[in-house]
Amino acid sequence: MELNEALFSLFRTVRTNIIEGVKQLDSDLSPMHLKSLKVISKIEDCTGQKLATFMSRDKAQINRLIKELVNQQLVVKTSNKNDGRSQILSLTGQGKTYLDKFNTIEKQVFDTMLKDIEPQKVEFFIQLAKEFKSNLQ
Amino acid sequence: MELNEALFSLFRTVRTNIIEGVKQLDSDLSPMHLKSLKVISKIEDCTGQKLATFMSRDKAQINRLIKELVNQQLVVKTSNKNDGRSQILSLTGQGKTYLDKFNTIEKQVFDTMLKDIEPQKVEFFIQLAKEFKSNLQ
DNA sequence: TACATTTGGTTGACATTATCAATCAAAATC
DNA sequence: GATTTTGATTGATAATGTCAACCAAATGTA
Repeated sequence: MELNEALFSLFRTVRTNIIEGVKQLDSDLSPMHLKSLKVISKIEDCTGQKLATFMSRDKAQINRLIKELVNQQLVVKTSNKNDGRSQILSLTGQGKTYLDKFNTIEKQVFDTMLKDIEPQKVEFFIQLAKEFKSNLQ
Repeated sequence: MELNEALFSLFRTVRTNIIEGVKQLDSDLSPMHLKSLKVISKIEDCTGQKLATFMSRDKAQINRLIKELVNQQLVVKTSNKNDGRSQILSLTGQGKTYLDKFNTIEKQVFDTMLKDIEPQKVEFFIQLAKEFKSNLQ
């Protein structure tokens, strides 16, 4: 098997497994919505722009995701002291609840994936993936 | 960095690079169309069903891709002696031309990615990716 | 300070990718 | 021969991604 095939099919399998888990949540949230919750929680003083940059997505798309999350009261916007154009995004209690559920799902998938595989191999894989990536950009 | 991050961001980078290359083709074909050409050329006596299974995609989606490829005269259908319901897909000369271009693009991306990385490391990566995958399904 | 440029956000329009359900005919099973 | 399964097709719709235009705030510069 070649590298491209191996990479594509692994990614697809992981993705399918996560989507499968997300469906069980029964939450009206798409994978991208959940992913956004995750990134918002991770980034210090997250704004729409930061979110778009971090996720390497178009700001229009991100904007609509945020709008929906705010609609569902999973995220709130608060004014940004440092910049009058943007607003700080943060999770509500309910948002955190969903994020926890999502993290659990993701963790389960990766735990399953790493079953009986030595940690140093995983570490090696991560390092190599980083090298690959840095060669590309 | 965690495995999930490493994997997701590597995949995204690879994908973006390939899409970037595909744009240069200026071909009216989406990445999925080109990917389909590739799989059709690889699979012995490829049918719509085989294509859908191999690519792990919904048959409706695949059907529409095929229709478009046939429209653009990159793929032809010939009747299947072994099964009157389905038809064998194969590339036309023009289809092969596009496939060659696509393969070149994909190869360039992976060559760039593997620059200065020892082959046995790559082999290890592939093996590990396979192990990961087989743990999941 | 005044003006031009850049940046962050918002919206419209649209393309691409993905999913589900229904239908039909041929094949396979019983 | 009747029933079930399989392969293809279509309609409808959701999810994801892209591009261009626009506005207002911020920034850079004359």
